[in-house]
Amino acid sequence: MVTTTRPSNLVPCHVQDLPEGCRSCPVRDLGLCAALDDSELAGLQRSVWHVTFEPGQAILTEGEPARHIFIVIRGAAVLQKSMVDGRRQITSLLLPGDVLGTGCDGTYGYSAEALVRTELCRIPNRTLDQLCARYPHFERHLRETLGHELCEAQSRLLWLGRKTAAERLASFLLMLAERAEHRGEARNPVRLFMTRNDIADCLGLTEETVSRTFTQLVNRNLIRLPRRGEVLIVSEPALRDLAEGQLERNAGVSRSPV
Amino acid sequence: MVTTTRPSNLVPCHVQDLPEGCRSCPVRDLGLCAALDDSELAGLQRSVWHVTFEPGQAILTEGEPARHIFIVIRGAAVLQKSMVDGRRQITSLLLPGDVLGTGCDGTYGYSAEALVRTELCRIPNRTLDQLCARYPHFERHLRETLGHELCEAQSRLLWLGRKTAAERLASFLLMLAERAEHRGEARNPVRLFMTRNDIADCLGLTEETVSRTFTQLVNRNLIRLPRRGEVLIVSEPALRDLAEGQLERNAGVSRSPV
DNA sequence: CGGCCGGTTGACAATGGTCAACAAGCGTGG
DNA sequence: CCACGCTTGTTGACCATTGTCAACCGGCCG
Repeated sequence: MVTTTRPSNLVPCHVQDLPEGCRSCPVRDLGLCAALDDSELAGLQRSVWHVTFEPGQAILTEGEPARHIFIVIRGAAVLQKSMVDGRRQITSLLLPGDVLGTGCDGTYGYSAEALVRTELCRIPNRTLDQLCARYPHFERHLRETLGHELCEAQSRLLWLGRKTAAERLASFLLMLAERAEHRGEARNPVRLFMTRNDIADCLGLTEETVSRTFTQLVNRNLIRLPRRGEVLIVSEPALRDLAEGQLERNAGVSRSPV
Repeated sequence: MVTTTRPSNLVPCHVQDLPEGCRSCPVRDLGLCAALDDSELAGLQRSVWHVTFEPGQAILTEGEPARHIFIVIRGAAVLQKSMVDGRRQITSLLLPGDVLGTGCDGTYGYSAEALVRTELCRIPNRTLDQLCARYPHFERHLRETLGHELCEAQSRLLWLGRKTAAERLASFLLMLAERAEHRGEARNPVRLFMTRNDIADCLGLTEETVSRTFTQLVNRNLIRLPRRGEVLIVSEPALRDLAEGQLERNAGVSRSPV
């Protein structure tokens, strides 16, 4: 059950001023900032920085004082909780447009780590408070975002508490497909962003079980694995049936029922 | 794995006007309302109702349009997600002062059910928005509450994804103790509020495993079960060690190590 | 070419699930 | 007051899913 933690990449994070205004930001219309118009964003620009993290680097650490929130601009990261003996649970996958850093009693309630080279927008909490006070629609949007995350976390509690390995993996793949579409990307060949080990830590399994379950889904002709880090969904309805527990548990390779 | 759902109690919910002002409310200083002073509360009073639910009754249902948020005043309730085949995961235990009903895209993202006779304060979302717009400190408090819940949900993801049955139960009991203290009640004889079946649906186990794990903790002299629905923690540090995975897994009844 | 990393597969073990019997409270009704 | 039945909780025997340990494969990079 103990999982080896990726060796922390020691490249220092690269901080740079915004090259152009927020208007040209790749996630301008995706996450929180979609709630603000260009003139409202203009004020934000002054107090915001872009930061870049290399794969494996910690973006923030559980227990640290929470001074900023971050918005993912490019790349991919995870939120995670760990135990002293190294057991790890990934609680969330962060992709462009997603927010992290919402605290808990003044400190971060989880750690965050970059999966690939990741660029984020760093917003001081003070600025966030000002935005909320000044623009009620922004505050509502933020509140809805938090509500959405809470709801997602609860779905994942159902995955971990009540679903089988195959159901969890199916749910995971469908989530990736839906999120890709939401970001305006192709829905079907799903990019994984993670190693088998990371997926295991996300689904509460071991990498061996994840690997076996992948081949099981391939044998049941629900998915294909065209290249490393990519999954082709053969039948999304069937995969959804599996994810929701509608398929008999032990349905192996399709076989004529004699 | 299928768990029988409690038969829905059909007693209609009882709606009544607030007998006295919010000032005499039992959770006046506990949850969200602690962020408002008496004069600010005065405006709230007009649009707020108290509602009571009987054990087993649904307070709100996943997918319903989200029109109100609720604050628990008396009693106990749970948030839960379910699958079509009846598998159920309790995602949160709600006690006096706790908030429920924070939506997700305009609908509730989970169901909520009363465990015992439960009285709640029902606040229309419109009123909530007005409060947030008018009182930035209230809005911040709400945001912190949501952040706290998110953080709690993530801890529970770690429970379900990476902890053994005994570690989960220990974590659960410690959470109950801490929350009792936070509400100003006795920390140690912990009240469970739930049946074994509910605890199982909370911890991603079966009621048999919960029962066995209880007796295992009793045999290891970590807890005692003085009466139904109550747990006496014998050694909180030892229980915490167990919860965090610091105790060797198979430590049975204490035995001199020869 | 060789080593390393990520992934796959096999054999076996163990944690927790399933099914079943039974015990202990508790409220109801004779 | 006791008997009965219902619900909740406990325990046992057995089983299945998943974890553990180990070997091995293939691609990539130095």
